[in-house]
Amino acid sequence: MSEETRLRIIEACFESLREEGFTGTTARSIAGRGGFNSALIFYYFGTLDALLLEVLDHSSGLRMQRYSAAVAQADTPEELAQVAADIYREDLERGYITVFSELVGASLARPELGEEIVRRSEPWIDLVESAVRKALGGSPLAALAPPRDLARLIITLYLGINLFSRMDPDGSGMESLFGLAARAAPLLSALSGPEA
Amino acid sequence: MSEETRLRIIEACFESLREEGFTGTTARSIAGRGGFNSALIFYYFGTLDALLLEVLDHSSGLRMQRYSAAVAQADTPEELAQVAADIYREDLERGYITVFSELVGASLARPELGEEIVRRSEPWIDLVESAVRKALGGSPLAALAPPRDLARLIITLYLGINLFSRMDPDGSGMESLFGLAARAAPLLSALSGPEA
Amino acid sequence: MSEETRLRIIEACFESLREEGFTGTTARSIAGRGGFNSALIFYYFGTLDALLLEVLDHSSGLRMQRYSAAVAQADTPEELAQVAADIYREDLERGYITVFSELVGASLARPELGEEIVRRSEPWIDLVESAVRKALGGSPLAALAPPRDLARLIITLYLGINLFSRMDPDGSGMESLFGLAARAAPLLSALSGPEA
Amino acid sequence: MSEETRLRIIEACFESLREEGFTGTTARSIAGRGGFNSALIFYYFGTLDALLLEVLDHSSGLRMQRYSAAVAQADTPEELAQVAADIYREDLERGYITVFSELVGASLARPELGEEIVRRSEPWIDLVESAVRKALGGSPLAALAPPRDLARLIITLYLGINLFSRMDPDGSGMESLFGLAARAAPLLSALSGPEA
DNA sequence: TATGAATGAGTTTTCATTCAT
DNA sequence: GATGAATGAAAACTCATTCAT
Repeated sequence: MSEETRLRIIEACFESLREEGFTGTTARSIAGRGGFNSALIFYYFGTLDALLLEVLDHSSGLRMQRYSAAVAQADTPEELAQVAADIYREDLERGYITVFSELVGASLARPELGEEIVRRSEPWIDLVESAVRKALGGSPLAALAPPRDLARLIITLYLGINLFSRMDPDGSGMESLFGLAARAAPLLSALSGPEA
Repeated sequence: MSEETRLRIIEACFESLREEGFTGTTARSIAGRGGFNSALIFYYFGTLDALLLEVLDHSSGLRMQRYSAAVAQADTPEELAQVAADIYREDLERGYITVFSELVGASLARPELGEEIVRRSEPWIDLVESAVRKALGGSPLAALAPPRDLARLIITLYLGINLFSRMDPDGSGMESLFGLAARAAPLLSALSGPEA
Repeated sequence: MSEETRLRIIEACFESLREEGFTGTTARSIAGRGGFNSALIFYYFGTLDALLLEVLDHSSGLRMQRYSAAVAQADTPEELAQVAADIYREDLERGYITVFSELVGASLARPELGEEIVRRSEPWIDLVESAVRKALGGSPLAALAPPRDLARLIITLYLGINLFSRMDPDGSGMESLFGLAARAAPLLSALSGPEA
Repeated sequence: MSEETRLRIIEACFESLREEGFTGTTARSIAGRGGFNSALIFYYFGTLDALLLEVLDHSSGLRMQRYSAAVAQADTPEELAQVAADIYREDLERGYITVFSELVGASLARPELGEEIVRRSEPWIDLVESAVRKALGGSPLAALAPPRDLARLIITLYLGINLFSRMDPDGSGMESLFGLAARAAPLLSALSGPEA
């Protein structure tokens, strides 16, 4: 099994998920995109579901690294908001959000897949929670909105954004969302008190 | 064409979308649920896609009425937050959210469907915008966060919630989100000044 | 579901089993033989395995009737041997033996199928046993060779004949087997004593 | 071409035939069992069919030696019956019967294979015929039942036993067949006259 | 000598859709 | 108005076989 081919298949599948959605992602669509025989998918991954999970792991791994580093470097709420907006935008553009939420969306149709996807989503909630905790610092907001809950809110938004973006083809709506976040951050900062 | 039969088909399709998702919603699954022959679907609606849009129109119409009335009656941000939470919960329970976002999610795979769905979503953004406008009143927040943008944010959350709920099978995460909203409302209220 | 089409499919499957064996019996081979679309098989029977069992039931039913009547009418061992030879020959010619033993043979490859086939074979052992009992009457042979065991011997032969016949394309070997049986019967008759 | 590897492949194929039947015997199943790459099969034997014939030749050769020697040593019908029963049991246990009749059974589906199998079966009929001739000696039975015919009968039984054993999972039926043979032998012996 | 990679043709099965009645 | 029968196209997956190394 050449690692190169593995990657080629994973990438072709990613592209198919991004551009044709879960329902449109068939062995044939993947193979067509990657320029290989569709039997190759089964030779490498056994099942389409298995490939789908590998795609998730692959992109999750890449993004998790990026996120963790960025979160570690950002210190003030403003910086965090900026970092979040940057990565959101990048993820949306490259299709990570689409692919992730296509897979989450697929869990209704394929319960076995769903279970695995849930398991793979846990670390993301953890990561966001720690970022939130950092952003809130000693702010009184932390009492009002427990970081774990805010983390859920943010993940929900992240998932919603993909769907929303389809209802907003020119992206202008999206930009206004980021603008909103940018303007909200200093407010948080102020609430967190002088030393934050 | 009996209107009664039309409705029977629409309702069977709604149930199928809710319980089996977009991928699991086939002519056969719909017919099975409704206890009629699957050819009936094509006799009444021509294509499956057309039926899906009718389902959307039907439930959209019902919910729009409910929302509009509720929004009209609520005056303070607290009341609006309460109303929003109530309807969210009701929609989630009855599956309106699921069905709506299954259809939005499917639009990637079926572009023709997608276009129609976008068109049908516009009035929702309008409705939410007017609710937001009402909630913010003369509050300084309105300057910070234009109501149209907040409306988009809320729609995004609405869409995200369906996906999120699949990653949160016992619903505990959902409840914490509503709690968060309930605690945030009075804050808004306060910010809006004494007269709001 | 038209009964006529059901039969057409069953018969096409029977022919395919007879002429191409279990391994050669695919949805396509059946449909080709019957002149219908292969999806029709699944429309009527759901699975190929289910069709296979229907084929077995169908031909088993037909043959069981024929056998039972013939056994009931035959009284002496000579007559029974004659009846057995006649039916054997007919079964072999029409392919009943082939189809039955193809299906029995398939049970290694498809255990679930195998179980059902075993269940459907029981009545045959019973029928043969009762014929043997009748043939032996009070003969001392009955003590030497319990009827149930002889029944098994005969079923084994029945199953073996199909395989053997493939190693004996011109059928001359088969005829010699029947001749042997014909000559053995009077011997049995004599052993059974004057009154049998 | 190392003879050792040839044997390894042949044995892996034999095992696969025995345990998974003809249909379950694929290049992959053979390679998996033998712990080698499936391309090796084609490197050594060209086609899967060719390997199957080699398997037949190999096990036929081994068994033929064993049978010939055993038949040569046995003198009375009782001894021959004992020898036959012993070898039957051994063959059944080790799977020779299964493999042989799986291959014979497959000949319907693959005519080219079938022809070769027939050719390879001839010597078996000869061997059994000579054993029968020896057992009958000058007995009057020999006139009634020509040894060549009895040989065919016995081969038919041998082939049938494999199928029958699938309908008799606990093997109790098989044992009763052997018991029957054991009790029949002395009878033959008696019929053959005092000097046999 | 041996193998990992790759594939075309084939398998069972599902599905939206049509059509005669 | 309603349906049972039928089908072509496509789904996931398997398999014998080839080929470069």
